[in-house]
Amino acid sequence: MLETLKALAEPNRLHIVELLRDGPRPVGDMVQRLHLRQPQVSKHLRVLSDAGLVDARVDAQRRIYTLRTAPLQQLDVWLERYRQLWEQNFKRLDALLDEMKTSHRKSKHPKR
Amino acid sequence: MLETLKALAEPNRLHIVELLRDGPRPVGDMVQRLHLRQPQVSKHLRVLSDAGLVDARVDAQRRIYTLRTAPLQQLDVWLERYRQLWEQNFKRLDALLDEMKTSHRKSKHPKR
DNA sequence: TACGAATATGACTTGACACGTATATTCTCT
DNA sequence: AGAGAATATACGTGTCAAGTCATATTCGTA
Repeated sequence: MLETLKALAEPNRLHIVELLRDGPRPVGDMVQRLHLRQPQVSKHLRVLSDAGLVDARVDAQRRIYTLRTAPLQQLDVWLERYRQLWEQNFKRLDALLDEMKTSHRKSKHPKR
Repeated sequence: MLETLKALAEPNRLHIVELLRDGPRPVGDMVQRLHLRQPQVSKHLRVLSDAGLVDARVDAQRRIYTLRTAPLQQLDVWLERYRQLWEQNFKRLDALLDEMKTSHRKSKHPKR
């Protein structure tokens, strides 16, 4: 979880993840798209790999990297516990709006 | 988005967020729970505040911090684009399992 | 008004990490 | 076997961020 966040909390690595969202890519491809030198891209890929966010398949001299969704699913699960919080707020807002409408119709002041 | 990730990608700050999930708390309360000195907690709260993840309400000398869900909702939206990916994989897996069952019944080999 | 509680901020130190350069490794092709 | 392509790794450097200590600030209370 924390490792996932640390891995994603770096602009270039986040960018790599976004690239891989569209499908697997070799390293050289990413070197071209990001404005980075090859060693740096390899290092970022190492970090992402250690975090379980990518997988490498060997193709001759090239390594084709693929996005692994498992850590993202984990993040999604973690967020679930917070989703309740804002849904709760939506409900409260709905209630408030409803109360305002009602009080308007009845020409009363909303209480609380 | 990136700022949110950077803010969360630090163990103590993540811990603070988890604490605030249960409701607002004054700084001193968090100092006791986390094994951190007061200045450090204040600084982490500063980072979280800059990222829009917390809000402070003044109560005499104390400041009561509250979790703001907006950045987490944003994270949720970002994840949405990846959720499709693993749901796609689930479908593929379903299809494969289905095919295996079928081929077993018909005593055939699954194709491709 | 003086004092203590609660919190924020500044100066400083240290460790981690992103980047660059150079080099090693592995594979293809001639 | 030799050359070159594609990628990974080692090492050095600068920057930034987390931690600590000391101090400032604000407020309640004796």
